[in-house]
Amino acid sequence: MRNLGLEHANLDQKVHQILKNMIMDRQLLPGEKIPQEKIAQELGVSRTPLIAALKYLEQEKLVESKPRRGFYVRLFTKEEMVSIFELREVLEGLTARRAAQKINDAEIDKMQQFFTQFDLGLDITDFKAYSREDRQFHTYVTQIGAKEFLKSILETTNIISFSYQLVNSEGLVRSPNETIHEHLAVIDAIAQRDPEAAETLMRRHFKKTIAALTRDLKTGEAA
Amino acid sequence: MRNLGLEHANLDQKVHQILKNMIMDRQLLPGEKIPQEKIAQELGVSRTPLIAALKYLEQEKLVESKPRRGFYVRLFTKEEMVSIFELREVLEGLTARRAAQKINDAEIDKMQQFFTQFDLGLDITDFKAYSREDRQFHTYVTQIGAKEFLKSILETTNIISFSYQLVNSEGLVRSPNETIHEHLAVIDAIAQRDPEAAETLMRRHFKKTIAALTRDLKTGEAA
DNA sequence: TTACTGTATTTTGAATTCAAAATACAAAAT
DNA sequence: ATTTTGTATTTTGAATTCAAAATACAGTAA
Repeated sequence: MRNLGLEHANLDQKVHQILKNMIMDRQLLPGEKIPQEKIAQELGVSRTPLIAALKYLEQEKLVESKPRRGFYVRLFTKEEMVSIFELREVLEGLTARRAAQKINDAEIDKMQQFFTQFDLGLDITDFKAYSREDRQFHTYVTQIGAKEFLKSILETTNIISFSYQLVNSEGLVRSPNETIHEHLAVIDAIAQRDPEAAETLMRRHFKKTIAALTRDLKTGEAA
Repeated sequence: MRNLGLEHANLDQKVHQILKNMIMDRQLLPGEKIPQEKIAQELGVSRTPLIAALKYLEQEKLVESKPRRGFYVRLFTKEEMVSIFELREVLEGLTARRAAQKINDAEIDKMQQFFTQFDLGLDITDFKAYSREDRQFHTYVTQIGAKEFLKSILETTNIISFSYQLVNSEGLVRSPNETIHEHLAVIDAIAQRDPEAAETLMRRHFKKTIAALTRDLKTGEAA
């Protein structure tokens, strides 16, 4: 019983963020029903802001409502995962292009620090560290390149987050030894301020991942 | 006073659809405040489903909420319009590619009917008819090519609708005489089931529109 | 006049309430 | 033992209520 009600003004958003974390942390499992009264009491709020948060999550596709039944944590199919990556391909292709157009020198410096902790000569075995770096890199490019609608689409659809949650080995579809070169190539193109190359390379990076994912699906291997 | 409350089960969505239409029809103008009590009474519902609908529209970016102030119809800047078209470029590029992969013969027939009412030899002067055809064509390709996330993004962001609402001459950025050839080329590529060509041509179509729009913006001409 | 202060009214954000629907469960019938 | 029926409990969708915040407005002072 944290009792948010007393502390904050904008309850919807607080409750939304907490629920989102609970889903991401697997405290609420896909397919599970969300007990409204129970959670409302745990958070010390009424059902009103809780329902508002659930409806927000429904639009984000993290939750689904069955009329007169309640809300359930959403379950993704393998096909949906592929379609999530297809979207990332075109959307992050666009962010890469835009990033190459507007990045400044300081941002280039920061961007070029990504992946430097990994030695190209050696086999990369720390999947967890690589996965984190991977995700942070994509998020960073998004921060620089996306604005207005694109940013809000990337945020509210959670497609970057989903990608890492729903496949094996720390969310990595392919081996770091393979993808690191693609990442470095994208960094290079953006640093060179070459929008076309940045977009092409980013999309190629995703195309390969989609191909690998599709292969896995056919052999029935994925999460 | 239509009193929806008595007739329907799922009030949120009914109210949402009505509000959306009111905004699209310019019954509620951009920048205007939305009077909750008044509209709730007009529709014969309480503020509860109305607020749910407003929050849904907020996520769709059709409305914005100022805390403790209320909800206002959202106003788009010219830059946002460009960024909407940039999104259409990559998203509809993807739908065109997917459409070329999965379209069936009956759908090809139907698709090839688009724009046949216009004579290529003559100057196209009926902007209204062309604009409607344009919009229906893009929506049709979306229906065929988009699924799951992509479809829901296209729907909930309303980016297709926005495009036609916010610029001059029936929402057409360029002359029909110019764009009709591009439309026919896209139709051809999809009918040939050539995904790469379909995507490339669709994107080229949008790139040209974006260029025209950017030119207009610089000379301060657009809506 | 114009700017400021204090009070009345309206509107908001959120809790509470309530009827209708769904679910759980027990008793009866096959 | 399994299915069916009927009743009690829970949960939902939506209206109502209520305190706090914002706005409108009137009276006063510069």
